[in-house]
Amino acid sequence: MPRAFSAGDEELIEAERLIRDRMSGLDLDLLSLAAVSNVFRTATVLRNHMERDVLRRHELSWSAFVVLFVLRIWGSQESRSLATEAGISGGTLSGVLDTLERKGLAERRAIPEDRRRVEVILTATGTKVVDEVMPALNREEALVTGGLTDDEMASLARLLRKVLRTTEDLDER
Amino acid sequence: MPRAFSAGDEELIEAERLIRDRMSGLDLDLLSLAAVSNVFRTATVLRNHMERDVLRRHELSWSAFVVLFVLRIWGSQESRSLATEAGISGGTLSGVLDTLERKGLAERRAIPEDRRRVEVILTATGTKVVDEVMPALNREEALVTGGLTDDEMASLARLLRKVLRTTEDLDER
DNA sequence: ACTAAATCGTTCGGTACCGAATAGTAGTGT
DNA sequence: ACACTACTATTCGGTACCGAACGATTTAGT
Repeated sequence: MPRAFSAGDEELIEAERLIRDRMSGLDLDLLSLAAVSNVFRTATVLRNHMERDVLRRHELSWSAFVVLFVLRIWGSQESRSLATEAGISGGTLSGVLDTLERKGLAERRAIPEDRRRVEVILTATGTKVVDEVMPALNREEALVTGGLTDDEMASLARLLRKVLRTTEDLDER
Repeated sequence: MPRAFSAGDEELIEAERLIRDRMSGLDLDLLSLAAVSNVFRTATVLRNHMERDVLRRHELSWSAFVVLFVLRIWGSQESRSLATEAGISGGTLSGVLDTLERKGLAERRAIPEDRRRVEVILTATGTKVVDEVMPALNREEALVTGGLTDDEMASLARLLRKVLRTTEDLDER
């Protein structure tokens, strides 16, 4: 177990020590606990940071941006796959799409062959917004990962992908 | 840059390649982009998984559990620090506390010396619930990190703590 | 051909979430 | 004593979020 903790980590480590002491009777796996709970903590702080410092200027919520981003990268697609790709439920997507349509960033298109389904497309304005926000967001991403070497960033992404895949496999049943 | 990607990662890697191609004109830092976006993706999938498979049985939302957990580990405390510790805003905490009080898991206590402030305490029932949920949650945490060695789990936690600290430092201004 | 099952997107009820505005309380300076 | 400032938790408006229930449509089975 690596012990090359940076100086400022004491406080966070302390939290994990507290857990061990308070919950000693429960026989917890502290390694996986630390890994998973740090994913949550980091994601929350990151999300708030990005919404405040980047998305707010463009009056976009995180989810709204993710949906636009998915459309920009993978292209127009139907609601169902869009929801999956954006990591939100179909019900939530309906609301987000209402918002995006109202702002003129995305549009619903009827599919003639199957009238149940709906295709979602990015408008020209929507495309412009993504291309404007992306670099700003990326600059912030570079800032928050500033304490990591390139190897560490790649390693972080790799480890997260592993957890991600394992969880998705568990969910498929 | 490590290239020891597991077989199942192709799909996720493919996504990052697509981004590079579609956004080549924007000159993005793809390493930090991959690291940060995988934090978000993983957190979302993990949270949904935990809420469905563990917390749902106890009729608890993720935030409600986090608040209970903080109280269990750090003990009774005032609203302000509780909100910070749980990673939510004061406004949100008010609502969560209403829910927890209604369920008899936590209580508000007036502080006589300063009538602005409120102390939040865990009830006996609340304590029991946390001690019941924690092991179940931890079992699931062990499952989702099953693909990682002990070293990798520690490394993941360490890298996330670094990002977390950097972001928090950025926020303090 | 016609019922039954499966598959869409949307709606709904309940909760969470933020930031801003608010009301109430304590401390400070004069 | 009094205004002024600082700080607390709460309320409010708007959005997001899930899962379940729903209505509309297509497909499968007989």
